[in-house]
Amino acid sequence: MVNSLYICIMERDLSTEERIKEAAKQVFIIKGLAGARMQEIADAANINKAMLHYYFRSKDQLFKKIFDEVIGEFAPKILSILGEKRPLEVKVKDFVHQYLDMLSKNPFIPLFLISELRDQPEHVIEKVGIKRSGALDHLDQQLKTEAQAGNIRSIAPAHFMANLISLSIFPFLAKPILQSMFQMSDEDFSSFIEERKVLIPQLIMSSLKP
Amino acid sequence: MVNSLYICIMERDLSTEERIKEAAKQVFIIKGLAGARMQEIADAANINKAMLHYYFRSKDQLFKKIFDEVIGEFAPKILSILGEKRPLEVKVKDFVHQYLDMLSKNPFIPLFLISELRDQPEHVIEKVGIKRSGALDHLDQQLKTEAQAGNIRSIAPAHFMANLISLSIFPFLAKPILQSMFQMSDEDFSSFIEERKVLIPQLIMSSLKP
DNA sequence: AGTAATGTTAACCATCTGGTTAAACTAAAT
DNA sequence: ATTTAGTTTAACCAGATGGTTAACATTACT
Repeated sequence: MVNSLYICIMERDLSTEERIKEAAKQVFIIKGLAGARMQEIADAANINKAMLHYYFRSKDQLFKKIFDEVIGEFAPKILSILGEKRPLEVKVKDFVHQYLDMLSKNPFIPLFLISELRDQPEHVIEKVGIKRSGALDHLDQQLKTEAQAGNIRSIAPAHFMANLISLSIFPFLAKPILQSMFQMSDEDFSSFIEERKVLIPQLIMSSLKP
Repeated sequence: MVNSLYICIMERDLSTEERIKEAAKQVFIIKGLAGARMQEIADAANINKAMLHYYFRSKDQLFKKIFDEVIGEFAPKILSILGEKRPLEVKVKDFVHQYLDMLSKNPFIPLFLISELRDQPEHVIEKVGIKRSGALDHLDQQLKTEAQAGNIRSIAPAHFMANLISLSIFPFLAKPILQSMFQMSDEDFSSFIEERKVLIPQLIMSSLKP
């Protein structure tokens, strides 16, 4: 049976390989590697199941391709903004703003990445590890010099990053819990995220005041 | 084949039902519902696979039992501390301290809960929703009166909670990424968490300064 | 002791699932 | 038109998986 959730997006003008990748991305992101079924992906792509194996030898290889693609367009965006040579406060605001926007459009990505982190940590480490090198050097330097100049309190880059990312990503992971805890509708949650675009930079910057 | 990871914990003096639950908890927490195999749970509990179905009719029912138990001993701990009638700063410190301790001992719990949130949101909503009612009333009141008294900046309880929980939980979810990003060993990560016990309350409280 | 209820085991089953195969279709190249 | 390479399909397969059954063992009850 064709799953009506997916086919709507499966435009016919895409190449078969592209259709498979789009379908696989949707299914994997929502169900995870273990939970996804090849048949479901085939249905979503509106093709025969054998085609999956024709284009991507195995489920694992298909998943790896999707995973790499997703992480490949996700991780760099995190780091590029913070690596730029602009004032700290501007970068923080920009980061939070862009990041929350992206997450609003792709709310399942964080869980997807983190879930598979559980089973394939080496794989992710390898992927993210490469991207990191150098990208944060300027931030490290910036935090150090600003602290030495007495403009901000001294903070380890790891904590700075952990705070920023935690505050931005986690609400999306815990969305259902937050919604139930504070009786938010989906619209309420959107407003909640909008508020956080202002709130998180305030929080981060105020904590850096010397 | 018996999985050597699990059996060490399966003491013989536990009742069969308890052994199953302990084993299932371990396997489910690490592999998730879809990734866990009944045979693996049986091996970990050192019993016949049929016993699983004798004590808990199906995989889903077994999972539900485990899930409810885990969430049942996890969620209340979050809320009880913050619901107490003590000064805000004391509660925040206490919460972060106890929470990070618990997470250090059970680092897989957050991913477990959040992963299955994806497939069974209603179930969690129901579970958490009940616990919530009333538990946070005092905190709501406290945030409001303190703000009116001019002691703290005004903040919505949802944001306050989101900040606190995000900062505490997320680093455990992203542990492998953080470790790779900042080249932390496991010991480094433990120190990192220890530092956060001080850092998070500072961060939260400094952001509340009027 | 005898019997009923409960606990345990091994063998079995239906279905699902990832993956394969060989034949058929298509379209470009000769 | 024939060949050739790439693409698509339907049927099939072996192993895994959740779940069942019926016989056997143990404990509790009378």
